[in-house]
Amino acid sequence: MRLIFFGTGTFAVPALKALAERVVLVVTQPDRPAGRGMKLHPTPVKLAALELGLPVETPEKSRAPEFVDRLRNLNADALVVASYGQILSQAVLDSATRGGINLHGSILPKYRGAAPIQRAILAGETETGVTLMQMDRGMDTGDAIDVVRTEIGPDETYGDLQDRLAEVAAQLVAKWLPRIVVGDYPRTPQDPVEASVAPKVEKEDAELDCRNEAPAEYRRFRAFTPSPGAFLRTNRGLLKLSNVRISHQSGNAGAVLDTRDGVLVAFGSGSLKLLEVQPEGKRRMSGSDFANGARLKPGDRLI
RNA sequence: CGCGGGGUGGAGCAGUCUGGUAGCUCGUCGGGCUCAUAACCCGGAGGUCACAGGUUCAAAUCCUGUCCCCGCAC
Repeated sequence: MRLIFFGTGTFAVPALKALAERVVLVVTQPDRPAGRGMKLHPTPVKLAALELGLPVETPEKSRAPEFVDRLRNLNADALVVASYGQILSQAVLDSATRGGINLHGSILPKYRGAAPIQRAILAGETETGVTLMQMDRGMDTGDAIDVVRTEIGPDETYGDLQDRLAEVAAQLVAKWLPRIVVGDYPRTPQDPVEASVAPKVEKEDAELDCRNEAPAEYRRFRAFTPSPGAFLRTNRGLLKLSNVRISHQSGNAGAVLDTRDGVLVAFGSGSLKLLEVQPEGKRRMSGSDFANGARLKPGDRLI
């Protein structure tokens, strides 16, 4: 079995590790300047590939003809694709005998697109899953091969859930590949009527609004933790939220209700207890440390 | 050299502009009050003010360099 692995994000890493022995080439996005100082940063998949001692290529455009030739010459049985971040052209898909096999973090056809896990949490879904599918030219529109469903915990964050789904995905693809390479596997077309799209996450999606109801904003917190990072605009500056719990106590939106074991902030209905926060320019700290330094008392306004 | 904030008892901060007594909240230790308490009162311990050099009668504070932490943008 000869596989070419296309992936970029952490969601793809467990699958890569599970298949490593069969992978003849890892394709990931080029290193990009990022972070403070704009230094070049390799993708999580590239780091994992180097650790596994696998050859890595980082084409700017995977559809470039010379790269497609290179893929063809590898005579792969299949391309395994997970959170790669580039559209694969038909020519790329056709470069392997069984084409592209994709792992997607939702129960397709729901939440097609860039951010299925985050959008499912934000929408308050209680169930999600991983779909293994045969790629076609559309965005996550190919035939489903298999689906594994799982519950979303009431307090589960995007980070938690992604880690879990990534493991599920790794097992799922490892289980099916032997049948896929010999062409013996089911293909169920998606029902386009049920389809929905999960757009890419923007930074402003992660801003909590204390005028909204606490349960909705708690979902927002979970959907965007740890990345890009939920935050509140407070009268002490931007406050990144690392750990938050929901509470039924209520009061005027934006007011501090309690500071004993975290900062309890009133929302439109209910409240959120900020257990761990990170003020702009500061290190991450407990809610009570923040209250101490910011001299917050019950009754004060935070927003 | 992308922009910016910061390093002060164990924790989070003020004090730095306008050099001259080490401050606040929390924790900790001891005592007191209370039926009781994450409550309240009293008292104590604990800091070479990141590091190095310089200016000065005098530096947390002004100047120079170094190390470390973080936010934004990407």
